[in-house]
Amino acid sequence: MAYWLFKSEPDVFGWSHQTAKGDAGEEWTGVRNYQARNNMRAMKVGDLGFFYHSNIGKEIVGIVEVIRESAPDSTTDDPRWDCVMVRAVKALPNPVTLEECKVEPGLEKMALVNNTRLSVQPVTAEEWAIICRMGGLPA
DNA sequence: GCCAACGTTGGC
DNA sequence: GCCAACGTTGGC
Repeated sequence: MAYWLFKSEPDVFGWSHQTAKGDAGEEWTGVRNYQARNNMRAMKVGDLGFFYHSNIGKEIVGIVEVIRESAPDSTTDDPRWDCVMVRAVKALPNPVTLEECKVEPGLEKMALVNNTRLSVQPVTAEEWAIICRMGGLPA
């Protein structure tokens, strides 16, 4: 099982939108970047991901679960792009900010910190554990 | 609102 | 296949 991180602008589609979809989940549409798409194609049902708010908040606010593997993105006719479906699992009791990630030992290699433009990115098990702890979730 | 970083496009 | 121009993302 793998770990990921999804970025979204909260005023377009934020954590509250995701939780409103409940267990039915929602397609993670709109990715138009090969690296991000390739990451989605590597996802399996049951993989977990962090939900990050870019621009506003700049913090990891919750955890989502992949509930459908990559399939064509219904928001475009361009066959190059597809997307997974995710559902909200739980919110972080204490959202973890970008600022905290930047200074936390063990997180300096995260794409979140040094490749700010990648909107869907892999997270290592070590990074996952560190952020869960910072976010107030039991390990 | 600005700008740096980066990805993509298209001319050659 | 190279590279300049352009567009977009996202932190500040």
